[in-house]
Order: sequence, then structure tokens, then C-alpha cells
Amino acid sequence: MRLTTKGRFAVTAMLDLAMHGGKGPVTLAGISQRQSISLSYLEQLFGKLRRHTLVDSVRGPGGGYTLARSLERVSVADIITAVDEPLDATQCGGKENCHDEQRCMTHDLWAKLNDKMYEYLDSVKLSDLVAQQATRKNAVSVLQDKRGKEAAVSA
Amino acid sequence: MRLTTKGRFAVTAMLDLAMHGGKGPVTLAGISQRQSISLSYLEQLFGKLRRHTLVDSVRGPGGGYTLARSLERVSVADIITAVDEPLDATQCGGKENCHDEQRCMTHDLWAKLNDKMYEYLDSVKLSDLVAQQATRKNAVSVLQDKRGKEAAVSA
DNA sequence: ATATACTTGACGGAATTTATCGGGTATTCG
DNA sequence: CGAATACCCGATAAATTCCGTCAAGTATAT
Repeated sequence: MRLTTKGRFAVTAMLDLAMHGGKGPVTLAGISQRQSISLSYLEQLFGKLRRHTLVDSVRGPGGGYTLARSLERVSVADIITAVDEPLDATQCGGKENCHDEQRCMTHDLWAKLNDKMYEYLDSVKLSDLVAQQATRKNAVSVLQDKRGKEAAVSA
Repeated sequence: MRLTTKGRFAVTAMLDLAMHGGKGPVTLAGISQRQSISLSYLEQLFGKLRRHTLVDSVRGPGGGYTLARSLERVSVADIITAVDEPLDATQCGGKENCHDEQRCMTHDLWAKLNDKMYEYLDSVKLSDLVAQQATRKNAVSVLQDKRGKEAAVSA
């Protein structure tokens, strides 16, 4: 799990798609104008999103992209992992070329931290983000409630 | 808050420093050998860590680096923010050049996600990581307990 | 007191990632 | 049928990350 601007752009674009996708396909040109992300970069990102079956594409005039699943079934973690690809994270990932003395010291560490990151980002769905955008005033409450829910489950 | 290999290297190095720092300063050459991180890169990282008052440097023979605070007062978030520097994250950060229609749509979103990331990473201290390394067998339990504690607080 | 061994600190280049530009292909409407 | 629209996919440019090299500083031993 890696957090970069690439993943952020992807989530922003998907949120825009979710908010404007009520009336047929949404063009990347529209997302580009609204979110000020270059069209070429959007094409690259949506290519990966499509291959990971997060969106469907419709070619030709009047075409564009649509969400492949319902809002509740797409999490932030899904989007980020789709565009950011692997990242071994532990530097010895599958290679097992760790040192003798304290082999894989960082392995357990990052594995656990990654799990925590993923767990949280996976608990936030596109539907949550849309709801958060709908009511701009108390946008905080949504995620706060989300945390409370997660905490209750883990307890 | 950005998660890259840079921050991971820094945390790994700080953990090594914490585990070997009982008997005076620790040399970067030692950390480099143990963790297989290039000495040059470590020098760059520890320059930032020193400027953020996370470590103290001792020059001359027998010199090296020591922790500037106690183990409980250094969190993973401290380390990552020290080496990763700014990152506006919201693309309109302080510039306020957002678009008219949905200005700063991503602002609230990433601000909240960042807060959550930071909150968790700040709850994990170096002392926790050292304890986790001490008992390799059930290393999972440490962070699991940590989560339970955090959940109890937030409830 | 001075030379020396050992350290941190700063500058510059290779490799990876991020972001962009161009041509190409499929689909729909006139 | 043909032309416009919009997705698709290669290669290219910019930025960041990562690492090697050199200069500056300090304590110890002579």
C-alpha cells in the first residue's frame, strides 16, 4: 500500500465520475476540465481502472466511462491498489534475501502497518465520499462515524 | 502524509538506532551494514532527522547518532513527516486556486484521510516497534493491542 | 601542538516514477 | 457511407528518488 499523488488523482477522478455518472457515461474531457487533471494522465489511470474492472468504457460519440459496480462496493483501497500496482514494501518481499542476524526485521513491521492502512482505506467507500461532498458543512461527521463503526467491529 | 520507500527506510533506520543505541552513539556505517541501506542515503535521511530534532549527532571518533528523545516520544508519524517534508496533497493547499463550481472538492477528503493516517501512525511509537522486535514469535499481538486501545479511546 | 583517524555535511549523477504528447482504432450519428 | 467523437496505446519529457563522491569538522594519540 503506497500513498502518492497518483492514487489521489485516481480517487478524485472516481469521485467525480460517481457524482456526474447519473446520466450516462462521463467523458474524461469533462473530468479533466472539472478537476484540472490532464486528459492524457486520466487516460492512463482509467486504463488501469478498467483492467481492474472498476469502470466500464463506452466508445464512440456519447461514450465515456461508467462505474462497473455500485457506490458501496468501491473502496478507496480498491482504487489506489488498481493504479499503484505492486510495491513489495519489505525490500525482501518474496526474494528472502534478508540478512542472517536480524533477517526480515522490517518484514513484520511493514506488513502490519500496511494491513492497517489497507483496512482503513478499504472501509471508506465511494458512497461515503459522495455523501461527504453532498453536505459540505459538516463533512467531518461522515468519516468520524466511519471510524466509530470500525472501532466497534474490531473491539 | 505520504507513504513511500523513503519513509520506510527512515523508520527502519530509526528502529535499528533504537535497538543498538544502548551503548553510546551508533554509526551510520553500522546501520548501513545491518539494514543494507546505502550509507549515502542514510546520511541524507539523518540530516533531515537531525534538523527535526529527532536525533543528535556526535562528531569525531566514537561518534555517531543518538536518539534525541525517549522511545515513547518518537512516533512513526514523526519520522515519516521529518524525511518526507511538505506535500500539499490537496493540489490547492494554501493557494486557493480551486475551481468555481466545486472548489476544493478534494480538500476536505484528503485532509480527513490524512488525519486518519497520521492519527494511526502517530499512535505507534518506537518503543512499540522495539517490543515487537524483541518477541518475534507473536509480533502481531503488539499492534493488535494497539488498535484495540485506539478503538477504545475513539469510542 | 600537530597529525591522523573517524565522523557528519553538502554537491552531483544514474535510476525509477510521474506526467505528457502523439498517432491509432472503434463506435455512433447525419 | 463518411465524418466526428472518444477511448486506447505506444513513446517522450519532467520530476523525484536513490546513491556515489568529495569536502568539512572533531576527538584521540603521539
